[in-house]
Amino acid sequence: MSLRHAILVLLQDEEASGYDLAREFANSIGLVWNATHQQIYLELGKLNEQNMVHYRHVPQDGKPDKKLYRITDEGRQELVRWLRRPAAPARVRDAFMVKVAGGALADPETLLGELDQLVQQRKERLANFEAEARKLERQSEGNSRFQHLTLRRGILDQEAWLAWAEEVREVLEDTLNHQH
Amino acid sequence: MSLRHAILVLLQDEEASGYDLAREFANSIGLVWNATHQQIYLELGKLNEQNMVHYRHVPQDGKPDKKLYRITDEGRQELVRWLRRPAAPARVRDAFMVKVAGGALADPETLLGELDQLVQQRKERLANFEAEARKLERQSEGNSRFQHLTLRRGILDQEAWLAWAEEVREVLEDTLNHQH
DNA sequence: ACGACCATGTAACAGGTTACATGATTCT
DNA sequence: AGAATCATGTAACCTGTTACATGGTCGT
Repeated sequence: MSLRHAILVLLQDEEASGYDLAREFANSIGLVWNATHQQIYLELGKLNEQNMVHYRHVPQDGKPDKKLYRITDEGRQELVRWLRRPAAPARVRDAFMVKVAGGALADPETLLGELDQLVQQRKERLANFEAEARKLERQSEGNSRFQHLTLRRGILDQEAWLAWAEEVREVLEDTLNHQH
Repeated sequence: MSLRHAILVLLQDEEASGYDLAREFANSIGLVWNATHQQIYLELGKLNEQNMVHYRHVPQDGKPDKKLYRITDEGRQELVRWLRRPAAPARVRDAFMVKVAGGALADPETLLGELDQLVQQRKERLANFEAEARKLERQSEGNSRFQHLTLRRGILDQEAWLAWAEEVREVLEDTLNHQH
């Protein structure tokens, strides 16, 4: 149960709304920990009850009002306690990989099509991460080195995936040629 | 809901018990899709009810009896249907990465210790994958090229992680030196 | 003696997903 | 006219985890 800790880590640097957090989970941190807005609103509610975060209500015009959350001392203490405990082992759930493993049954054209789409997505993500990393490299305050590491992880991960995708493409194209 | 499909993919090549599958999920496929024995036994039960797998009861001496499952035609059809549908986006849950992102609050010694342990684990996994890959390269039948791709993914993933870990180590050691 | 391996399962609970609900503004 | 963005939430449902339960063999 450490969605709460991921949220606390994000709130360490900035005041944010549930919506803001959902965006971050969809982008940068999403590679490492993902969550939908429903989960996030729920967890923010609990964290607030337990005094680990506080919020202020911000009315806006043209847009719906929002709640800006920030971490409390209690929240920071909880984070520190969690950081000391050994991390739960990493888990992955990658359906496309399962497909490749079962590739003999699939038809190669469809898989190639899907591969192309995923390559496209990963390349975009890679470009985003690289742009963000360059931004961070220019300004170096407190936590930025650690944020930079998160981005580096994202970059290395995309690169590894793309290299692998090329190997997959070769095998699929080969399978295709031998069918004719 | 595609634990069922991961199981069907594994059963494509071989007859296996729930226990066998659990071992595979813990090792090779685990990097890509993880599941505990409880989940697996439950899912095998459902798959059996729906005639997607069948099993034969195998008495053993010295060891408990086991059920060896194999995929049925219906199961294979279901797999093919699933392979045609676009895969659900990959999800990750890596608590250690979240820790690194919140690194400013953590004490570097503890994180370095944990990093060392994880590096150790990943190196072992890498060695395993490489050994398995070499085995597969010698024998090349039907599905082995796709199994090989799965292993390649594992290998590239470990390598990328280890490269990243070195960057993390540098930052942590640096933080440590500046504290004194 | 003690732990690891083989082998299967049930039950309670926590976590996560999908569907539903609302509504103004801005871009295409 | 339609889709996307901002912004919050509830409820039903499905999935996944943790705890419990059993018991023989083999290696150290």
